Amino acid sequence: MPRVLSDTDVADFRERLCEAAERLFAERGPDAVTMRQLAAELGVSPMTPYRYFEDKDDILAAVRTNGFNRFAEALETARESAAGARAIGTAVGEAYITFALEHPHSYKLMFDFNQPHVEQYPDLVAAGQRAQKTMTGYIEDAFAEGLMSGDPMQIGLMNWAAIHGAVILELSGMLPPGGARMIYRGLDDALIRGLRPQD
Amino acid sequence: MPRVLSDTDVADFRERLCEAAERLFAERGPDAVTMRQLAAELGVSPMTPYRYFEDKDDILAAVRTNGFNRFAEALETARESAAGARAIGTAVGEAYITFALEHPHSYKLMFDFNQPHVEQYPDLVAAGQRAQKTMTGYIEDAFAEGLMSGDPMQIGLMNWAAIHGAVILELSGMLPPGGARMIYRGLDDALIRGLRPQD
DNA sequence: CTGTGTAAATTTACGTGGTAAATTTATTAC
DNA sequence: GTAATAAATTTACCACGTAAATTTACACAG
Repeated sequence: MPRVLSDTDVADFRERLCEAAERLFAERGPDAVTMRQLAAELGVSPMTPYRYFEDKDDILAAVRTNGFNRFAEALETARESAAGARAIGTAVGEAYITFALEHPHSYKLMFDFNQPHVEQYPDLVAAGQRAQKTMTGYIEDAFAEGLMSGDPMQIGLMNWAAIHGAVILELSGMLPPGGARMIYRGLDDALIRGLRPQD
Repeated sequence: MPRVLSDTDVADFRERLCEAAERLFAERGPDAVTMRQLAAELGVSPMTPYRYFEDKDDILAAVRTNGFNRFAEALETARESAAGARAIGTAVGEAYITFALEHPHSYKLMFDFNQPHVEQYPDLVAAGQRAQKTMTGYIEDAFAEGLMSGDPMQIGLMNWAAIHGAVILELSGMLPPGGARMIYRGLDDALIRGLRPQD
């Protein structure tokens, strides 16, 4: 009987390969990274990764999944670190932009809307939904405190659109460095004012 | 002495190839389109396009440049068709969303922030700046009428980020059809209120 | 300890894509 | 008509993703 890979063996290899892929994808973009390079990075032969991943797309999906999960963690941490709807809103927004600008490559990969057949990677979909839920969920706190009026879902999406739009403008080079944060702060202020109940 | 291609010959070929590329890119995404297919589409041999374009990236850059220019034209037309800052704002915003939803593939290509080495295509950069200028310029009209207070440039970018974010939410399938327009109208209303001078 | 079966890993091989280099075609000035 | 030469085509090469064939090395039986 031959040696059989334990679950942790598999998990270890997958993790090491994801780390390498993340680094190389960030340096050169996913298309410019070859399976042969990835294998060489781990000191194995070119076909070995195929024991652990379906194909290259599967590796990309795993990297994006990790990105979404780390992103969601950063947002959740920010949300827990603050008290009061307004402070939470600020903290989450700042954490969002910080993550996006500190990990631009991950962020770009995660939100690359040209990535095809996302739906066939359930883990990726789940991680994306986790991030989305964290992003919109805290808005409900603001309603609980009577800070805003309207449809919470719609306002959550408005807020999300505003942050994402600001970040993407910066990442596609249409804003000076740091511009996204400035733009978002302006949007946030104006929205808070514009959405006050009494108007 | 041999036949020499006139400027219009070259321009014609480039234009026909861009048309084909745009169509095929939209159908299958740029990575899935090969140089050989593009050449076949024009009825020429695989290497002929290389007389007219540097390489495949150059073709993609040309397609994106065309997209930005048509986009800018659509916005400029909308701007000219309306009178009064508020009406212009509405017209441009609606035209923006209409363009993005009617040409989702162009829009995705144009704003695909994973596209590398943009800076080495001056025409592409110029077309992007033209779109940006149109997008932010009309905000100045609103200031001229005393509709808003603050930094026009910043507010123009805020508005752009809001529209872009809403569009992208819809294009990545996170909104029902028509959702972008709804989200943007909500954002626009709230911003107009939140940015009123007297506050 | 040794032989054996088998999962894992490697090596080999194939089809496709971008594009460089070599070759052919076609046009025009003489 | 013929020579010169830009344009177009053909041929060829290398890199890539990955399928298939082959080799390796470990767990167990005896």
